[in-house]
Amino acid sequence: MCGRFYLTAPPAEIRKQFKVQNVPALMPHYNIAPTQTSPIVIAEGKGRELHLARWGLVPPWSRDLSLGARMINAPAAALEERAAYSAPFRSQRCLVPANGFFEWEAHGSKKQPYKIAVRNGALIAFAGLWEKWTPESGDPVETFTIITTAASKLISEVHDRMPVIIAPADYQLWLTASPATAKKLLLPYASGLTITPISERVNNIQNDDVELLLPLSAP
DNA sequence: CCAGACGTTGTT
DNA sequence: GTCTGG
DNA sequence: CCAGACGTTGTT
DNA sequence: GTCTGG
Repeated sequence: MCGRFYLTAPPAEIRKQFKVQNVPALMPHYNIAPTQTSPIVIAEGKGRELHLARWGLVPPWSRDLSLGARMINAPAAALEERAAYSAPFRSQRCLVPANGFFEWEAHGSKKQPYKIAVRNGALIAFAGLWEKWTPESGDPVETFTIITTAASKLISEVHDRMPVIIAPADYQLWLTASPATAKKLLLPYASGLTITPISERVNNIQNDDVELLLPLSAP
């Protein structure tokens, strides 16, 4: 699955990679957890916009935000079957910028965390869905979920699910094509990913520093 | 038709 | 809003 | 995903 | 053990 990721690229790089005009101030985040805020790229007219959104999809009919904590991932195969996902899959797809994500490998009762990224550490984009939720009083909140699929061969060495990664050439298709076309992009991404064991410090979401990404030193 | 729910993952 | 269950 | 909490009632 | 919060 994908229950934790990181985004460290500076705003200028995000603007260039995703061809968005407006980029809000962004700090690097090395340990993004569900319910936290991170930028998403959505289609707006003929262009794209970067919005800050809360991780965990909260549909507009939801009574409160709490549902979001259980809607952090949407399995690709269920997008058209689940009531909560079918509407946003048709009209509110998004890209979730990231420099990588984390998975935990179960080793008996112990769990070893790994970071997964492309070989050169470049920006990637997860396939996502977004919604706007409006409280009875107060400002609307935009929320998102990350679509998951079966792990690629490499990733399956540590975990059996992974987020869907969209290649830059397919950004526009994912954002604006028909659902039938968009569905074809929901494949395990396999080119150039690396898996690196890292410290268990990543377990605690209060740790958010560059050292989380260091390879675990050999014992 | 209306009422009621609306979610994923891993683990043993 | 939209799907499932009765 | 992991960490951390895990409870009710009445009152201001 | 299971749920909530981040």
